[in-house]
Amino acid sequence: MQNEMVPFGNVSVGRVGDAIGAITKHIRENELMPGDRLPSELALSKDLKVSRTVVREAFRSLAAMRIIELNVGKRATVANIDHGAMSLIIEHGVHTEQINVQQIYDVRRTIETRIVTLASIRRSDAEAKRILQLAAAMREAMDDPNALMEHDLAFHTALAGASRNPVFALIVGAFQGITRQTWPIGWKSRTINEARETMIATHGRIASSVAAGDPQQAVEAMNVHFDESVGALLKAGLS
Amino acid sequence: MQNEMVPFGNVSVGRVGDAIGAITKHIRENELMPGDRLPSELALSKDLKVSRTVVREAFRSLAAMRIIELNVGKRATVANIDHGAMSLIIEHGVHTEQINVQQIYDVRRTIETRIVTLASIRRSDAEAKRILQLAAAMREAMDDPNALMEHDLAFHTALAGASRNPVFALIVGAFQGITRQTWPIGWKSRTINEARETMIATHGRIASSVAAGDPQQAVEAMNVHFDESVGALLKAGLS
DNA sequence: ATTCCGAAACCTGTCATACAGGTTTCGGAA
DNA sequence: TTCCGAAACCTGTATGACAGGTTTCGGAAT
Repeated sequence: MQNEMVPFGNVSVGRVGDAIGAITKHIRENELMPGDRLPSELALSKDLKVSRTVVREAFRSLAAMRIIELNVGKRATVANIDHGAMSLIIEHGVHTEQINVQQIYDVRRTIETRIVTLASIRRSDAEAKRILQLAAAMREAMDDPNALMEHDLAFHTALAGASRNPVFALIVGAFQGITRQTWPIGWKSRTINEARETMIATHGRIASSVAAGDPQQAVEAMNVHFDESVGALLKAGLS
Repeated sequence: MQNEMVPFGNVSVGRVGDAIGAITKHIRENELMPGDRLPSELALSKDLKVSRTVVREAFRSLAAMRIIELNVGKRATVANIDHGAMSLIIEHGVHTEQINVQQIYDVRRTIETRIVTLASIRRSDAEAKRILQLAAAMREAMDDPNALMEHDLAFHTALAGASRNPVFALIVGAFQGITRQTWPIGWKSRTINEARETMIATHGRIASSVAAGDPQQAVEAMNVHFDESVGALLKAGLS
């Protein structure tokens, strides 16, 4: 008694899976772009010859992956790509011990060193300005861990954006959820003030390197950042 | 009239979003692991004081992200992490022109050069054997593009597995869906037989480098591989 | 002819109920 | 103690209903 290999995983068995496929196909064949409206639930249920229940569950599935967007009263629309679902997937992996935090940091290091290389070359002046501002904002928020964390996240998001590759931005975003849960651990483990100062300074160095258009220095600073971060988490006993 | 910022995106507004949150919370607070069973729809609908409809739509959302698994007649269970949802998200991004194929190749190159470095160091003998076998299978399938493609995908999956970091494997898997759609384009653009031969040979070099435990050579071969692949796609006019 | 407005038509979110299968449980028979 | 079958439980799908929110469209006012 073995599982069949089917598209959409188990989701595909049954009418809901078929409906998901049909809706996806509809989007592609009509080349719908983000913002474009999908047929109503009733129309689809007639087309596919299934109940509105089935169409709704298919819509929910697609909405969970942020492939479409649901709005009460309005028609469903094609959605902009978004890291929300991926963030939840990663969090689930960590909470169920299928992924550990160190592994995430290794991936982040890999991705983000490439990001700063690209950002150093491609960043617009406005992006450089924003990155520098966020680094400065981190220093100013040294006494407010929550605000500091948000600036930190925004900093890495801004770098990813400056890489001009939405896939990098997507992946960085995917780690935001779990980072929000582990960041305070790393911060608390930096008991002496010097370690905290160093962390802020490293972000400053990354920012100025990117702003200066110096990829090598940016990569080096990013590596220092990750060495510090992983060290801080290890010190806190996070496997 | 601006959108509120809420967890789960638009999904969160309304009872279904609340239910998703409650179920997720239930999984975490009870430290449920993959395979563990969740409460029945009826039980949850009573707990949360919502209709079974709402619970079902919440279940579907979580199942779409492969956080849980649905089985007819059986209770829903906590799922193993899986790239299926991420694959669909990426495909959606490409089809809606929010991501282009070159951007994906840049990310893949970044990830996979790190993967071969790790794989060269960490691969077990069994993994090395399988990687070599897949490279050999590619050569044998030179006249059957479909089989060749599947061996190619399996090859990269095997490398990712040998990195011993499930997050790398997850990301590589996330690109499989779209790769299946673009791979034939690259293959067809390799019009002269020499280009095809070269591609196979490069995979062989990657495999033997990893098997030999030579990270530098593996990285170099992987870079050659991506240079070739991107070149082939550009030649085919893929932006 | 154009603009504006409100009612009608349409749509989504949620609930209740029903029923066809598939699965688990549990007590009694062997 | 083991095994089996019926009962209890569960999920998948369909139907009907109704409370709001949204879009459409025709007529009134300009």
